[in-house]
This record gives sequence, C-alpha cells and structure tokens, in this order.
Amino acid sequence: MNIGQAAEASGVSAKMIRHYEAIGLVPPAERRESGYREYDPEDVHRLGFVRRARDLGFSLERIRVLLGLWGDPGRSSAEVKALALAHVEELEGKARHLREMADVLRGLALACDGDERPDCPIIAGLEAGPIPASRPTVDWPTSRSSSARPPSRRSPSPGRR
Amino acid sequence: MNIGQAAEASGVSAKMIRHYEAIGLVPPAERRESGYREYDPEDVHRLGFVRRARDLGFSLERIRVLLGLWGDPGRSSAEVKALALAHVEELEGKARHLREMADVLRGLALACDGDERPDCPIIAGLEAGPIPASRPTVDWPTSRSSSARPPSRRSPSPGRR
DNA sequence: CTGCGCCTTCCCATGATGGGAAGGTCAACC
DNA sequence: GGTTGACCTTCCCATCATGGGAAGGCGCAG
Repeated sequence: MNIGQAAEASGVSAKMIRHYEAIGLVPPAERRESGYREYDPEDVHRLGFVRRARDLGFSLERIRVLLGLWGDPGRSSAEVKALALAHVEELEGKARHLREMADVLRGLALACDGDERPDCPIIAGLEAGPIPASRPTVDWPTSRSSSARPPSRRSPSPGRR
Repeated sequence: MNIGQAAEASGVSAKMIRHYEAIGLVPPAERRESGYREYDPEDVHRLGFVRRARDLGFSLERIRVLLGLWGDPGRSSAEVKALALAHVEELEGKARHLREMADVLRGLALACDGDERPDCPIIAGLEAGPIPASRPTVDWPTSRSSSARPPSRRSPSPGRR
C-alpha cells in the first residue's frame, strides 16, 4: 500500500510517516521502482503503535525506546513498567503545574469585580508579583513617575545619545 | 542599566528581552552611542509583568493583549477577567488532558507485573487499539525480526483516494 | 494522450527558549 | 597608557512535533 493508505490505516499523517522514517524512528519503507514507498500490514501495525504512544503523551525519543522494547523478545516487563511510570510522573507533574497556574489565576479573577471600571486585581497581581517564591520584584528606585502608568510612551531620558 | 542588569532585575533573560523587543512585545529600548541597550525602572517593571504573565502560562500573544489592557486607562476589569478566565479554562483543559493520559497509562502499568518476563499489558495496550479493555484480535504477522518484510504484496485496490 | 490525484523531495513556519560564534565596548587595574 | 575580562551587539542554528506548500514525477481512468 501507498503512504496515503498507510496513513489512513494507522492514523499517522503521511507527512509524519516520512518524518519518522527520516529520523530513524521507523525503518525505511520499501520502495517501488517509481520511488513510491510501499507499506505492509506490519508497517501499519508499527505506525499504529507509535500513534497510540503519542496519544499517551510519549515523546518520540521515548517511543524509540518503547519500539526497541517492543521488538526485544528478551525484554522484561519491569523495564517497560519503569519507563511507563516515569512517564506517568512526568505527565502528572505537568498537569500539576498547569493546575497550579490555573488556581493562582482563578484566585486573582475571583477578586476581580469584572465590571466596567479599570480596577483589576489580576492586572495588579501581574504588576507586582503575586506568584509566591519566585523572584522578589526588585523595588527599584521608582524615582520617576513610573509607579502608576507604565506602558506609556517612552519618557525622555536626560542626555544619552 | 544594561540588558544584563535588566535581565537580573526582571527575571527575564537577556536573550528573551531582545526577543521580546524583536517581536514588538515590548517597545525598543533606548540605545547608547555604543549600541548598548539602556533600560530604566519602567522597562524593568514591564518586563516583570511579562515574566509573571509567562509564569501563569499566558502565551506571548495573550501577553501582548494584557500589556495593552495594562496601559489602557479606559479598560474595564471585565475585559481582563474574561481573558483570564478563558485562560484558566485552557489551562485546566490541558491539565485534564495530561491527567487523562496519565490515568490510562497508570492503569496499564498497574496490570503489568513488572518482573523478568516479557509479558506486558503496557506494550499490548500500545499494540492494539484504544486503551480501555477492548482488544480487537491482532493477527498481523508480528514477526519481530526487525526488517524481514516477507511478502511485498501488491495492494489489489487500485482506486486511490 | 489527457487529466487528476497521488507521490517524491526540499524549504519554511510554528512558540518559547537557549547555545554559540564573531566582533565591539566598558571599566578596572597595573 | 595598555591590557584584560566581563559585558554587549547581531546573526545563525537547535529544540519538539507538526504542518503548509512548491516543483516535479508517477499511476491509472477515461
């Protein structure tokens, strides 16, 4: 079958199939005399494996390892499990991070009236670091009128250039 | 102050400060005769705003909007709140997605003995379709000999597309 | 033979960030 | 003064996974 059919059958786009071949994630497909790639069910099966691993959030590099384990008759399920659990940790870490950001932002939004007035704790929070424990927003000598209307046009610095 | 100092004070790397300037996220910095960029506290303040917005997961394009709202005396807090809440939704959606993937994978891992034997439901799950419990019999020639592609059989269905 | 759809390769773009090279500037120290 | 080392400048490349599109070749129905 052609790459288009393999793509449809596996759920991996033709573009990606070529890419996976180019980076050596999957073995180079057979070629017909015309140069067309030729796929058999085994190839499609492998591509489906890759797609499902992607669907579970595995990076291509990890999938490379998974493919190796898949094809290794002497693999131990422990290896696979360890890889999977490490990945689970990673996914959960990312999810936690996203949720934390969402929580902080929702906290700010809750304090925001959401009316027609400009006063807004969300903006205020972004202005003066609500995010705990990151970097203390240096209290630079706000000598000039910079404490209220920041994004105004550039104020003329004395001298220079 | 130089870009390095502005970077340290704002928590945004010098590299990124230049980048933000290049894409027009922040106004071009003043230049000294030498070509060095010159930053004042207001610039640092704005960079800090950007960094905190990034820390909350806003994309640079959204931060562009936020900066506009920040500097707009006529903004309504409702606008800001709407933007923030939309972003919260997005963050939570992503978090949910990650968590779902993690759950599925952990489910597979729980079913995996993790011993010396090669049998592994994780691999099996990746091999065959949708994760749940269903298992459409896979009877492809799963010869794991890596590249023994036996029958280069011609696909009998000519009508492409 | 024509026409159309598929295939090929090659280049470019995304978003946010960083690495590093080649060369200019600043400030301090002897 | 001269040297040195830290800093700055621009420019290009890489990441990660994916896609868009151009230019040209192949396959098959009509």
